[in-house]
Amino acid sequence: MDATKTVYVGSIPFDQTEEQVMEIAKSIGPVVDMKLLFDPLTGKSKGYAFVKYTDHETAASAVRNLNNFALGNRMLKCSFSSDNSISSEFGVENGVAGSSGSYEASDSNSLPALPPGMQLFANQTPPQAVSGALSTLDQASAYQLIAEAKQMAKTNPQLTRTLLEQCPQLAHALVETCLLLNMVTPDIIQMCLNKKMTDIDQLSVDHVELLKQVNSLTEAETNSLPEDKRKVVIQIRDEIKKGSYGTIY
DNA sequence: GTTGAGCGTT
Repeated sequence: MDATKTVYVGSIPFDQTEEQVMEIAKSIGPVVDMKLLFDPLTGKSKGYAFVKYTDHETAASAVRNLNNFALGNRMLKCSFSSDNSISSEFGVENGVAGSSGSYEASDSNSLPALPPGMQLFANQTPPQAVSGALSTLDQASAYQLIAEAKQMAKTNPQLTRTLLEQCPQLAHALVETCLLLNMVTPDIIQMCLNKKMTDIDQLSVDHVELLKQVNSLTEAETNSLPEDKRKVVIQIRDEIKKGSYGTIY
């Protein structure tokens, strides 16, 4: 057992099965090992479990998110497992995001260690925390953030995908930053999420007009555009052809 | 109702 990756979960209602506890544990991240303890004589749950995660940061996330989690008529208790057999080299982490360590990737095809998560305030939702963090960002930094994200997406789309999958709050932050900078509008975001729009009414009149204009550009007009803009026009036309925007005419 | 088995003894 590894005390840096393993959490103690206590105050589990006695009627919870191992499967049910596993589901809750997995809501935090991949689980390597889980043991709900039972009294060998009575067969009843002892109301506590040990959950081993793949890494320390996921375990830390469990401590933050599972402690005081309401389950049945009880509040779960979650902390790093105390392990008397191994002297703990890590103090218990009370922690807010990381100051220590470098996050440089060893090579361009693997992600560096990502910074740890942060403690949410009471009643604060993750999106609120992201918005709060972004509110401290000045406009120039915001533009730089988007530019760097775009650069990364172009030079290494696979790694970018991995990063955003592992760190959905970053994806959220990037989208929100684009909105703050007026690079996109909410209905465009909506469209990307839906991929297919069956209801054209959800597009603003301006957008419909714009799509019509793009779609009706002549070959000569299209060819006179700079390379990058021409690509976008062609892409939009393809989308219209595929019906991604519904029927605009 | 709050930190991991059991055997069997360094």
